[in-house]
Amino acid sequence: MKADFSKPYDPKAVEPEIYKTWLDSGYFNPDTLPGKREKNYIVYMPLPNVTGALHMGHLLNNSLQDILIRYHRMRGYRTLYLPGTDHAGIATQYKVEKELQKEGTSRFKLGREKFIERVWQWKEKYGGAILNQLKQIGISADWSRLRFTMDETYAKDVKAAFVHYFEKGLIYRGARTVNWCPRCGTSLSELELEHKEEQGHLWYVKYPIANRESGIENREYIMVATTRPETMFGDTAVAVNPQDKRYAALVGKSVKLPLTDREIPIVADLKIDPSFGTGALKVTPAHDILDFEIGQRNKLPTIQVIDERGKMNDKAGEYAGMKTEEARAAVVQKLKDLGFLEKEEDYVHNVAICYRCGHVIEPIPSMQWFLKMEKLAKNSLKAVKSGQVDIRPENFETIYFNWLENIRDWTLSRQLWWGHQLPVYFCKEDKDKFVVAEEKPKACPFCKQCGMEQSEDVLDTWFSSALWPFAGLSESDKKKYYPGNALITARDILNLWVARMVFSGLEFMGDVPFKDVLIHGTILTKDGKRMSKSLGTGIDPLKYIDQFGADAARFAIVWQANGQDIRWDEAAVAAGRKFGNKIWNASRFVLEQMGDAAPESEPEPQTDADEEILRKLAAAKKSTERAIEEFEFSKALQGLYDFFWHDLCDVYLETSKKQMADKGAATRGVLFFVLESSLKMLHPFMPFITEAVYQKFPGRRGLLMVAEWDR
RNA sequence: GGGCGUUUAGCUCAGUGGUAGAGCGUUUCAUUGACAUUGAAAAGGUCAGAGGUUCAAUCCCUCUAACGCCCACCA
Repeated sequence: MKADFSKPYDPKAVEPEIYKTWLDSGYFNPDTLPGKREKNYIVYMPLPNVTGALHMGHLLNNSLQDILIRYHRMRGYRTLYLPGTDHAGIATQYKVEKELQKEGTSRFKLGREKFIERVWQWKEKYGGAILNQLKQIGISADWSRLRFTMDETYAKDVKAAFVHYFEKGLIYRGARTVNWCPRCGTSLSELELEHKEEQGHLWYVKYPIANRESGIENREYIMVATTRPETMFGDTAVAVNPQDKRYAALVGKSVKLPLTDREIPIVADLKIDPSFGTGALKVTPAHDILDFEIGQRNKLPTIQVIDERGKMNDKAGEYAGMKTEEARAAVVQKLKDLGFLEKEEDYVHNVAICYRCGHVIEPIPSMQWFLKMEKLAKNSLKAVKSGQVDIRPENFETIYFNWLENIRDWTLSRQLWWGHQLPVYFCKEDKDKFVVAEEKPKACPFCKQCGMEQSEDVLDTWFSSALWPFAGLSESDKKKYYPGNALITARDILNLWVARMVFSGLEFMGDVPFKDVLIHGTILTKDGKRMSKSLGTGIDPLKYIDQFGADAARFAIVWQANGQDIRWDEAAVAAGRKFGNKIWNASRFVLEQMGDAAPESEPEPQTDADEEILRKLAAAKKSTERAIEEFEFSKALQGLYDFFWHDLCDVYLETSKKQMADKGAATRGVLFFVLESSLKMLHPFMPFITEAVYQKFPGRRGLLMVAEWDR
């Protein structure tokens, strides 16, 4: 490392070399750290998706984690910062599909095997790029332990987890109405939907009361309002709010479904809004998510009338084979002709569309795999309520509790190609028969002759990420490096990810995966808009690293990260660079006073100025320690900035020039001590420049990254 | 619709029951030996609005307004 003191600090020239020195030292690896270290300090990196490049959120997240790791490493802990990347199921598949689209082909033309090859190529390319970017930020993760969520060993743990849950009776298979994209041929999670306003109609349709006894309100029909009359062939009830007096007498009665011979019941359900439409809802469990839930609660049958391609099936009688839009028009006409249609209103409503292709979503029933959440959710709840896991800021606990207290069973299966295929093997002769096992059975236990066929479904990405704190570790590491200490993440995945890691850890390792969960802010643009690539508001942090250096970028993001959302202010990066320059020059001044040998003894203050700077140093150290341990990183950095720039440079350095003549030795002793201590404290925040300066200290010494915090 | 959060100097944000703070920006002055990516100093705020509690409120309570986020989404 030959940073040249005669020139201004040049991060571009110095950073790669320093990073290499760190890597070569082996100190990122907890097993090869110097000294006797008894206590662990472990951070499991939130897995970046291999979908593309890093964003400002990664810079923030990893800077904070690296501060914790570097701080604890210097304090004598056996530190592990475990890095990894996530295959990110649908997100990555979508990216690759986009790429194929540009090439004029598609995954269907390629076939599953070829397509997955393509995704692996993508993963190599972008996953690799992400890792390089993380290195440029300067994070001290143990790259020898790098994992990808589809690595073989990881996959083994994923399969084992699935089998474990199944054998425990927590996984079941069942039909459920899911959001289905007829064009993509897959179900979509709620996160994968977008909503679009559409000009539609609201039709008021009369459903005649069956077996009408005289006296019941003297009503001949109950009127429902619907935007989708074509689904009426799948109606299995009419639902009203139990508190709705208009219909109280009708609950329990039946209606005769128009255009069919079927009779369906009138049921009561709290989810019905009495003020909307007529206050009566036709319930079509097969083709509406809310209706499906009403159906579950009221034990209604499910009748599917629309198929996977978005066409009416034979349950729709004369409309079979029509597209839903055609059938809708035809059904309306028929209802009108037969006098069932009361009126038609124009109506603007939101329809769900596929976030990938924009096609309108068609809810249809499909066979999915579920994980029973009741017990597992309770474990995650208890872990936080009992204080085994601390979430901060504290108000995020409410979000966590609300989600877990209202949990539904987790739909584990996805109809995607990129991901962990379910360890479920079907009999080719009887497709209802299956085996759940980590390995494919040699022979089919049912028909005794077929070779069995693995389920084509893959697992929800979060199923594998939920196992990260231990599936990311080798068998021997599982004993050594679990559980972790702090988990730092953004609030949007508190439930999707954190809550699931907590119960997974308890389930498979018998302990929570970490003690503290720190939720940091989201990075917004200066106008308060969310930073996002798709909105074109995202900024690549490498822009700043290239221009001002990693330390300046880290400084800027940490400076602004005080807990709430951050309206990103570029000016802070320039401030970071200026501070780096200040450190550089102050260090040069101090070291120029030293000559070839550094003072070895404790500083011996002789003047008021000496006393004062040592007192302020001690105070700064104390408050830095407290702030880091309380996860108040911004406060810690600002305190150090203030101390270094003003107390040390503006005041003491100037004073030292005056007292150098007659109290040279003592002054040098104080200067050196204060500088060395300051560099240590600044190192977790601005690792490169502090290390670069430290390497210029006279005499042989090791790396600042493993220097003892207290000396 | 439900929940949460924010509103303090031109900008981005800290902060405290008792004369308001930082960074950046602005103005003035200084300057050849650590640093002009500098130093010294200054200007700039009825701490969103209204009401309440209190000897005292930017800080506690209520309401209002604007903005942001999350969840549920309306047949």
